[in-house]
Amino acid sequence: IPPPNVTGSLHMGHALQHTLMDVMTRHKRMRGYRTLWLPGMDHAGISTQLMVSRALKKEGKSRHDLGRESFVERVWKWKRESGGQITKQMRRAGSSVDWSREKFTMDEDLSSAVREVFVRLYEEGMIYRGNRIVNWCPQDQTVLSDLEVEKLPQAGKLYYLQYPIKNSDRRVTVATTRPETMLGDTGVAVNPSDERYSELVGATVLLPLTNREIPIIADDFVDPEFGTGAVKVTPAHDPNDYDMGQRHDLPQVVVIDTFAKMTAEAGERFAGLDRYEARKLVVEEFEALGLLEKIVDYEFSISKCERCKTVIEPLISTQWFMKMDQLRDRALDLLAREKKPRFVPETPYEKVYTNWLENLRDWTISRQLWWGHQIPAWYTRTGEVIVARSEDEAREMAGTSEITQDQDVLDTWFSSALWPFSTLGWPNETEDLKTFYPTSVLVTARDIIFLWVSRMVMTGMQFIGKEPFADVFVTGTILDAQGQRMSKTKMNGVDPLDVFDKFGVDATRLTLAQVGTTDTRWNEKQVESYRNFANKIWNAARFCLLYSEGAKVKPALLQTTTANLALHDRWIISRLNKTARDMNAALAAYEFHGAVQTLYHFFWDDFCDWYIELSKSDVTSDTPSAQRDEARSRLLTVLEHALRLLHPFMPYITEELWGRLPGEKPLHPAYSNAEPTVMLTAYPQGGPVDETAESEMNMLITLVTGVRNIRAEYNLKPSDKINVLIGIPSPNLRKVFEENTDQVKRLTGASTIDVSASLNAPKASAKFLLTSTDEVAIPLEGLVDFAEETKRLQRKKEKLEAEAKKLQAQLANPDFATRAPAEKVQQAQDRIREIELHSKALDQAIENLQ
RNA sequence: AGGCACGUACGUCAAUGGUAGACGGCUUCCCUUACAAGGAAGAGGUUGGGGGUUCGAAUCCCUCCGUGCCUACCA
Repeated sequence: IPPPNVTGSLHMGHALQHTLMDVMTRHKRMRGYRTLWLPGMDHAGISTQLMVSRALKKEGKSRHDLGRESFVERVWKWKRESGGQITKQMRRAGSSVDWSREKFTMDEDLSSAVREVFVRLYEEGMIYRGNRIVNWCPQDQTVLSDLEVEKLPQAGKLYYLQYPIKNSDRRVTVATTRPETMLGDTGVAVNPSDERYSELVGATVLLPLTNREIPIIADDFVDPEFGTGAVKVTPAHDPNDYDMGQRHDLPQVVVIDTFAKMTAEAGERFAGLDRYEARKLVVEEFEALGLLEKIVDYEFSISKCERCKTVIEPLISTQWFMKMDQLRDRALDLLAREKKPRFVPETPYEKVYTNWLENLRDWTISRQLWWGHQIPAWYTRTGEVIVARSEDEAREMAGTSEITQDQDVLDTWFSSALWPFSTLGWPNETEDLKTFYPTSVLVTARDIIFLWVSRMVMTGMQFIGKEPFADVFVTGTILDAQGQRMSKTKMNGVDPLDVFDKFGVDATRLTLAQVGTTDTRWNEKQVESYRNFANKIWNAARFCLLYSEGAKVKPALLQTTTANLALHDRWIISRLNKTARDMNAALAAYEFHGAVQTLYHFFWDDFCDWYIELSKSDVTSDTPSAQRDEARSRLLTVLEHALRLLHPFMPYITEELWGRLPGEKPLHPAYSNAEPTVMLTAYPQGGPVDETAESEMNMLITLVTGVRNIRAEYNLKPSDKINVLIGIPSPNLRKVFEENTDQVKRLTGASTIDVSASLNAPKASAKFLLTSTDEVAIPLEGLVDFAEETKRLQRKKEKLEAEAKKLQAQLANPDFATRAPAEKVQQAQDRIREIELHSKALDQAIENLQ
């Protein structure tokens, strides 16, 4: 499971992911696989620290009043008392995780895995401490990784500032969005090929408002097309300028501090000012000096803290970093050679993942927080750095006990990156690790492919030498009814718990399962229809149980080889087999939408609308008999199989109903000693499809539907008596209808059914065709308007002819015959012949009316 | 700024290059002995526009329009 934040509560995204994971787990479990779905939570560094800090603030205290140790203790207390709401909600959602193995990223075993990884990477030179420019959040007072920063478009200004040149009356104009940083400028850069400035390269600029003299340098980074083609360089406060400064050995003048206030270095007049106040003042000063050329409106993107939305201040700071090249290369190699992980859907995620990896930069892993894994590095009084698995080990290595631990903690994602193996006991060679690693599949939302998925792959390859999972299933996003992303700030989120309350967990799960990988607008109507489906299941089961006296579930009754079964029995067994096969195929291919549709139609259409209706004559009989018991038992048995097929999607209703069914309900052999539960029965695998039964039943359905259609078109009341005449040349087929006349009578409300080799119906009849040779007529003395009936038959004929015309055009094309597969050509020809016969029969019927 | 998706019935979504489907909604009829949260029968589409490839295109290619997402160091 992607471990949710300890501070979080269940939202639609979780509900979706958890439903899919649960369906997969329950399905595999029912097939006898040893499944592990391991739950847990993430300590969520910043967000948890903020939450507890906020609570402290209400008491008028800050974390500094408590001190580190008591603050961390306070967070643990919060975690014990009110953290992990989501685990309760997951129980409600029916998530069949193994709670006995629940993990928390700050647990001692996971923490020791974190230290182990840190030490090993440090020893290999892949983790280092360095002084570099980083993303700093002045509000949260911590460094952030590139992924924790969001770029937002911003309407701003572009300021054109003029800098005088020493020993010249020329000025050079630079464009900037942040005038206040000019106080930290240590150079002006132009493109080496820019002829406008070629003479000025090497000249000295007299930086206004300061006493500094700074050089004009040439660097390829500068785009001559943008602004004036000359750029002010502030190595201490801009990532690009930092790089340029490195290349040209420019000094770094720090003019903004960690609270985004101007430093003493900025000069007396500016020191202590907020960055925006300083900006205003700098612009005023330039204007007063006549050095402000112009200000233009300019839209650019600004970096904000993903969490608190404060504008990021790039600062030079000493932090811990992880080198990514080697890790990245192994991940790319894994994908190239073994196609792991396999993304579902492959497009676009495989490419997105690859592109991101290819452009990966070093990862800033330290955070200036108290809540998290404290960095296992210690410093001696002489400044020596010691990285060790424990303080004792560090003392020993240092040869002194006078050491202090690094105050920073690790990025939350550092421990999450180890989740697939740290939760299984690594670095110990545990049985669990051997059994369950590599895992089969990860289900996740696309926004953490970089933050989490890629990092798990990299650490997995580095420390286990094997991929953490074979497949990655990336879910779609549930949007609101307007197509907007659901978010806390927009207040447009739909709470899954409310949906559970309103429509039930099972209905919600079906709705979510069919979302699969597509982005979908939330539509409550959909849930409502699945609630109705659940109701339908309940009522169908009620019917089966109402007539269950003398009956019980008996799997042998679904064997078609031995018994001489009625058509509808052979048919439902065939449908059941087909459905089971389709379900297993759909689930193996992660086709959840198809799986849900398959279940819905099997249960509602096949089982309820036809099978139950056709069973009624036997099942509801008042007189006990072996035949009645068998019919009842077979009905119960089909229901029992259907419940098993439904179970991974609808655990609650299936468990409840399954428990009520009497009879032989064996568990899967893998769980033979367990307490009875539908969870541990065998998922039906499906058997042979009976094509004869399917096609005969289809004819019966066509007959019933056709008669009902005529009833509707002639506005016949249910109480109106009708006689149905059927003309069927084939003796075999005639037998099928003869055997089912009582059924057809019940389903159509007909008084008599007369099956014969050829139709002999009065002129005043409504007619339709079962096939081109098989006809049905309903005499309607006094009710048939001959002109109307003619039109009705004409309309049917027109429909057929339109289709035939299309096919004929296709066949008329000589290329079709030569190039299309023979099978397709044959199909088209067959269909045309069928339509011709059908059409002729209709002509005959029309003629009879005249 | 680049990159990537998406656009199918009134709505939400399906459809290995082979006659475009489902559910909801809508229309008509029915409280038929499991279920009115139900039953029966229907209507509804030139698959965003245009062009191309192909025997054949919702599907592959190009282009335009519209929508969304991701990445990025343009001061």
